[in-house]
Amino acid sequence: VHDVAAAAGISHATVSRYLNKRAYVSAAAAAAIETAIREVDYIPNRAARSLVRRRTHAVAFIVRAAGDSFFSDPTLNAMAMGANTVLSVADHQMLMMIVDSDRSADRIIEIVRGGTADGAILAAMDHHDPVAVALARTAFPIVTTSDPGIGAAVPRVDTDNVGGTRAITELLRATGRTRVGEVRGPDAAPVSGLRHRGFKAAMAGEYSARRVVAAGSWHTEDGAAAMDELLRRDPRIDAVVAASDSLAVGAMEALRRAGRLIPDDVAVVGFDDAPWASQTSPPLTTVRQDAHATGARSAELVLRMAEGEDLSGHSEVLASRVVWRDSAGPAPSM
Amino acid sequence: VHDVAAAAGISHATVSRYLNKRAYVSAAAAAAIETAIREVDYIPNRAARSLVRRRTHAVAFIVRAAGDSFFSDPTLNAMAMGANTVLSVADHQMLMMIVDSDRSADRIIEIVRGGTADGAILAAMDHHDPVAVALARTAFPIVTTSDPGIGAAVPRVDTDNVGGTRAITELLRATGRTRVGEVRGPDAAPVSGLRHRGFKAAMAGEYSARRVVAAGSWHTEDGAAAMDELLRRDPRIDAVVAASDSLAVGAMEALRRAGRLIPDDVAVVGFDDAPWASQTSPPLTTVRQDAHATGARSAELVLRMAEGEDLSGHSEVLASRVVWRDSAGPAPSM
DNA sequence: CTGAAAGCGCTTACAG
DNA sequence: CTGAAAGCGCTTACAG
Repeated sequence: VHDVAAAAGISHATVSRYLNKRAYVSAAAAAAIETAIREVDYIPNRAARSLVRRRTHAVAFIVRAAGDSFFSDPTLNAMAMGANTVLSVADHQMLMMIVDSDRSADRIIEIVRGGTADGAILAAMDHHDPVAVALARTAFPIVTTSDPGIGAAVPRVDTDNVGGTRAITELLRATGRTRVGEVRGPDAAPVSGLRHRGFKAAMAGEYSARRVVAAGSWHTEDGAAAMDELLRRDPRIDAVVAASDSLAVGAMEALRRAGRLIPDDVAVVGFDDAPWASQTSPPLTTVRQDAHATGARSAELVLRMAEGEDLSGHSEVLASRVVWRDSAGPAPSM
Repeated sequence: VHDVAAAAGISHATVSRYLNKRAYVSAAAAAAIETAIREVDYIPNRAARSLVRRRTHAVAFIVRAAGDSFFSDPTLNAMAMGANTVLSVADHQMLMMIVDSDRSADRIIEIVRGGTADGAILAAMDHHDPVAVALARTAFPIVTTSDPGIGAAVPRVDTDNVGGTRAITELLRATGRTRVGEVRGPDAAPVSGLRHRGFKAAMAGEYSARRVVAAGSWHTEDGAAAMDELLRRDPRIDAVVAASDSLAVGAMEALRRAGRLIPDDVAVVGFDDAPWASQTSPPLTTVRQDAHATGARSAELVLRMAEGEDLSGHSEVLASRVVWRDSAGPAPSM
């Protein structure tokens, strides 16, 4: 295509120079080039350009899709938007890729490492996710959200999962609840472990592994199933900390079916502060995290790494805060 | 990097041949190459490859994000998953890109046309969306969902927006409702026009423009505002056809605030059959569309176009069907 | 300010 | 079966 632009009179080197630095090109040449470009409807070939420049101005946003729960996750949604905004302003294109199988995992690793993007944000990875592991082994710029357990060197940014769960659990205990259970998140999700750690820390000496049941997935039904099991193990349970709002809703359903009143008999709290969390009945007490900021911050970091900065070992945690609503009864006096 | 692989003893041409056709390479050479690849942790450069091959094995999935309502749209969600699955099986990588500004629109057009992908699926475009217009002007393989009004030549696949709305409106009339209003979708969305057309057809001689109000967006609040206006224009309205489930929920809220009983005083129906549509109170009567199939089918078509097939003018409509629930009162006898 | 030339990392006929 | 060579479409020192 360049030949054609050159058909406007000048050598293609000059055209290229015009397209890039815009310096050292005479006004006459510039004008001729502009007309020619319009005429030919010229679009530079990115493959050729990035082949020599070693820069694509794109960054991958990689998501592991557990079934089709992908978009329905408001946290992921906000993260993606946050990252996209930062990248867009920096004139980089965010390329979202969904890994939904081993095959797609291999493909994505190859694509990303093969120079399709200058860096990658790994969102919603499993614990020890193959994609994360493969990318972490190389010098390719990546930043993860949460902690997929692929070594401390990989830069990460996350909301305060441990602190948030710890805070909400402590508040729950401060309202006088004594038999507090946990509907833990699915094992594959890194945040499950982090939130559990917060729960355990808050329970301190009162912690009992018997009152902890992991859900099979983030789906409501699995939250209900976990709650059923919790009730079986301890019918006198008086509070439950769920690892997500969706799980909390499931727990509420199970409790209602079992004839328990919320919050009178059992207090329920979640995590995420999903858009609909204030609409459940009763409205859900939960932990609000700023996922948009997590995404934005991740983007800033990859961009810096793509610029050559060494961020290995970098880790930052964004504050989260408890939002108290009726599902946990009256707020404790603080 | 190729030099290094060649450092395994053979010319890089042979290595390339091994990597591709895998034919005409002696067993000895193959073995040596394999070890070398592992040793060097070789990943072929995609830019270089696609530069000569003119094929990227990637297809773009372009979405216009209205604010951050992006992921929350279950239809879009399902479409993306449907497309991703088909592409993944065909060993193509889906690259999702969000257009959130004029600047990003220009960037995406350039990226896509610049050979980053072999084709593009345009989902959730505005009417006359600049991205759609720019891409339609060229020979670049694209397929749109719904009808962004960029000419009949662009292949499109869609669920039956017209027929679905027409059917649900006719059923509503069959239950005896006579003063039927419409909460139309936002003007920018192509589906708004299509669904309106279905509504109008079903109303036939009874159609009254007075009983049609367009919502400012797909958000619940705008559905409520439109319903308020509808009530102002005709307090005796006895049914309302909303262009989406989210709008229908807003309408229900407005009606409740106005002291109307649903469905006794006013019947409400939506469109989409969102996952939560059966959970509203009363459960929502709506139109179910197979967005997953729409996405899958779109993917099949771009793939064929990328293969060289000419699909201009191609258009297909996937069936949608009415799901009757309590928000519209007892089902009509058919 | 502007050409000619080399090179980015690959693939692919073309001879051997 | 395998090398040498040309070329994909661009950018970038290097001379003029």
